[in-house]
Order: sequence, then structure tokens, then C-alpha cells
Amino acid sequence: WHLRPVLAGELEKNGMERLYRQIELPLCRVLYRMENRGICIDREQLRQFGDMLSRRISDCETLIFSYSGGEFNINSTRQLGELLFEKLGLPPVKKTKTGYSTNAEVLEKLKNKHPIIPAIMDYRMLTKLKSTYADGLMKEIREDGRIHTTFQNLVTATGRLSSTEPNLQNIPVRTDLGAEIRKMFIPKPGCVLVDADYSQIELRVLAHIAGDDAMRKAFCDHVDIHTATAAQVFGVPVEEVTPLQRRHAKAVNFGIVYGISEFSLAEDIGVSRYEARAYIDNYLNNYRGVKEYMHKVVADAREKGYTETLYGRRRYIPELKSSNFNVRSGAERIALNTPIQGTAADLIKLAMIRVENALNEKYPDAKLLLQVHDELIVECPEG
DNA sequence: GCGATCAGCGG
DNA sequence: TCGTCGCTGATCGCA
Repeated sequence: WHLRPVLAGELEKNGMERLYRQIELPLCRVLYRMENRGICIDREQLRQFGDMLSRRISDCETLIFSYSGGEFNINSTRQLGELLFEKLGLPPVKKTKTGYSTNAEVLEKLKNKHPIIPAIMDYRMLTKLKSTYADGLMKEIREDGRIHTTFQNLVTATGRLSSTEPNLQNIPVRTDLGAEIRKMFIPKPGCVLVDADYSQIELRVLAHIAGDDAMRKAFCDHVDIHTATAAQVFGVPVEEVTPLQRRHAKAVNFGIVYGISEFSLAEDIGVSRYEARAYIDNYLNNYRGVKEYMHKVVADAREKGYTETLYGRRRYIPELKSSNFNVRSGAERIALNTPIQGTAADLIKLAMIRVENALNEKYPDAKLLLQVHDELIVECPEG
């Protein structure tokens, strides 16, 4: 209680009273309830899936050892690196601090050079699903047959939530086999799970706070934003955007939202650093509002020492004054990205409070269970 | 048992 | 040279 007046003063001084009283504090109760409710998982299905993975992992091991000419620990990056780049003489693509890199990107580049590589890629995928998800989730099932995560509201730099023990915000969905895990989260009898997600919330937030007319129009016209971006960037009509152009435009949008660099963008879409730079420049010349906003938000943050969201959540970024180019560039991306991602986080937190209250009021048997950054999962009675 | 390192999952 | 964040699991070297 000695701290209370000091911290209350800090809140007020920094203009975060409203953020605290209208969002963070009421959210605590919502998170507490969500954690207590937990979500049901099909234990038997999960067990069967784990057994299937075990069999496939075993087959994979046999195949890998037939190519390696002996057994070794495939999970050991050091042993794997020695096998691939010394014994088998494959060309090392990338190095880590301590040795050869053997990550997915490296394996992707080597996959046609030796039949052991695709087997290792399969092995990695299968063991990931088995250890982190099939086994990992099984350990977290409580007596009530449900999994109770813990939401952390104080660990991220942007204001997002995180989820631990277990992390229910990174359940696989992008691959078919991975998506099987997600299907094992089930409603309790007589209920259905309703999954409501925002469509492109970060880009909508960007369009709003940057006041970019072209981007706002794209959203108002309900056109696919990546296609619209491609049309802008490549100077073609929307109907003539190719799948490749859309993919590249999507990567640029992704880069803006997550604050990645032109190097990352180049890696992601497989073009040179200079082409990636050209994409970004082209993007900013078409979304002029975004370009102006970028300069303004970075200059503003450099001056004040922090950047902030629509609701006044701050992130201090002293690195903006660094003399190291990479450190400074990283800080500038953070200054741009934090208001976007952080405002989206503010908005969904506000939505959670309202959804929780509205459900309690009108549909008391419907329960908010999970939040995954831009989606809410509700368990509600059928019909 | 603990921390550092590498890897890979999601949004 | 340079590659979001937060989480978890496996390995490895250390105590």
C-alpha cells in the first residue's frame, strides 16, 4: 500500500487512467473466469493421434538411419549437423553461433540434394506435434477433463496477452496434420464452440490511425485487402492480380503489421533484398497515408522516447537513438508496429469485457473460453 | 537441477 | 553483418 499512491500518480501522469480502469482492470475478472472454465479436449482421440504419430516417427527414424548408415540422436542439432555437412558432405547453407544451422529453411534448400532431408523434415514435423501437442496437452488435462491455461497480461511489449501452462494460443492450424490437434478441442455435451475472429484487424487499425484513403476505401468496398494491395503495388486492375502478386502483397502487409525488415521480407518471398526494398517503396508510394504515418510515428517516438496505442498504452523505445544501424532500424519498426498491434490488442480486450458482460446478461449459459489475439472462442448451448 | 541454445508453433 | 514476439520441448554443458 506504500506503492499505491505512487503508482496511481504514475498512471495519471502518463494518461493511462482510462486504459487501466476501462480495460486492464475489468479484464482481470474476465481472464480469471476464462481460466477457471477451461476448455474440453477429447482425451481418447488425443491418445490415438499420439500413437499414430509414434508409429510414423518410428518409420521415419528407420528411414533416416538407413540413409545415415547408423543410429544417432536426430533431435540433436549438433549430431545432425555433423552427419549432413561432414559425413554426407552436403553444403552448409547457414551457420548458428555454435555450429551448422539445420532449421526448416536450410532443410528446404537441401531437400533435393539427398533423400535423407525430406525424411528429416517429416521427422521434425511429427516430433513437434507429438512432444509439444499430443503429449504436452495430455499432461495438462485436469480432473474435470478440461485444460485450464493461464493468461498473462503483463509480459508482452505491445499489450497482447500471452498464454502459458499450456500455451493455447499456438495450437497448430496451418497444416492438415497439425489441424487435427485443433479439432480435438470440443464443446461440452449440448454445446457448440463458436469461433469469432476479426478479419485483418491490424490492417484496419493501420488504415484508421494512418488515415490512409486508399486502404480505407479497400476495406469499405469489402475487397480482399491483399488483392487490393497487389493491384496498387503492381499497378494492375484488381481482376488481373496473379496469385503470385497476391502472395507477395500479402507478405508485404505481413511485414508492415509485424514490423519485419526488408531482409526478412526478401527471405519470406524468395526475392533479392533490393527487390524487397522496391516492393516496400512501391507499397508506400501507393499507400501515401501509411508512408506519412510511418515517418510521423517514428519521429514522434524518437522525440518522446515512446510510442503509444489509440488508448494510450505506451512502449518506451530508447534504441531509436542508437548509433548502430541495425538496432536503430529494429527500433523504428517497433515504433511503427506497436501502435498497430497494441491498438488491436486494446480493441479485443475491450470486446472481451463487453462479450463477457453481454453473454452473462442475455445468454448466461454461453461462456467465453479463449482469446487468440484476434479471435474469441465461446462455448454456447446448441440451438 | 539450471541456463543457454536451437527449433518450430501461432497471430 | 543485419530477420516480430512469446511459448514449449530437446539437447548439452555446467554445477
